[in-house]
Amino acid sequence: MLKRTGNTIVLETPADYQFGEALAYLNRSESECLHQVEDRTVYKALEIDGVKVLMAIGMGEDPEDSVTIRLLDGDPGETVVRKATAYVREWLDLDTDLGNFYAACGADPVLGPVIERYKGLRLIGVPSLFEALCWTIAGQQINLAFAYILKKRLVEAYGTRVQGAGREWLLFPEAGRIASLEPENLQGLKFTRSKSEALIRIARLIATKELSKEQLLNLKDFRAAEEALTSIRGIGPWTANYVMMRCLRNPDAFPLTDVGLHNAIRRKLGQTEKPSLREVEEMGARWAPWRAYATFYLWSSLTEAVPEPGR
DNA sequence: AACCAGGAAACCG
DNA sequence: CGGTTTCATGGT
Repeated sequence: MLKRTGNTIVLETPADYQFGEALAYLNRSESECLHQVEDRTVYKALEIDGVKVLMAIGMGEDPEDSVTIRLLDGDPGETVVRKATAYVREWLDLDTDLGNFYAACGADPVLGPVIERYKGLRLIGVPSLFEALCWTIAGQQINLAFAYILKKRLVEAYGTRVQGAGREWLLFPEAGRIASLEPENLQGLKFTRSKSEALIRIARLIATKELSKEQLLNLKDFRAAEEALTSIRGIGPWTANYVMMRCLRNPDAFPLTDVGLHNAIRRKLGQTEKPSLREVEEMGARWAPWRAYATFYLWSSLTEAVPEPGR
């Protein structure tokens, strides 16, 4: 059932949903090139079945707690609209009820205050497997600011520019485009050699359909998906769990060694030292089977000002 | 100007 | 196996 009036589609949202928290997450980097946030609206372009879809995603008026998609460039046809709507629902995580997460973790000494602050936030995803893998590999072992710059260089060099509705939009490169490159091409963008080789290797696997999101989701469980991912050279446990969080949508995926996670925990505990892996594992056990949401909420808390040490 | 950043592979005992 | 080193570049 698509609730559509003219060029506007109304998306129903789960209980406790806060679009503002999604906006804050989506707007955290100036270097983000695959969407823009302006005036509490997200601008995003997709290409679906060869048709460009230009969208302005904002808060609804009827009902007020809904999310709306405005199609900015004519009518792309019903099938495409349906797929675009499904993409946005998945991207913004509009079909997840977090009641059990809040009930199970709301009193947790580390996570409780974070849930209190960010209640209504959903896990912003990366629906495309290729894009998710590229973003995650790009971000291995470097700060987020540089990761965004690498992504932007990749998109500007090999993605697609779209003009429409008075602005320029960028589409993430097709796997087939990256599959035809040599590592030197990506090293020129300042990807390391191993990252460059991994991206091209993965692009080729995806272009030949030896690797797909559907295939990973059809495995017997997420453990099998993790093994399938880590069997690819260049993908370790951190990358596999990150992709399971943000693309395969395993609510319990857990990037145990993630530095951002460790820093968020350290800050919430008011400590100067990061927690040991054992401590992180023990906390994770308390958050299961919601460790992906726990991680995402803790990441969000990293944008808060750091309290002054001492005093 | 060290030290670190939302790691992975190779290496080594 | 489990710990250690290497890779590689930019931010703070």
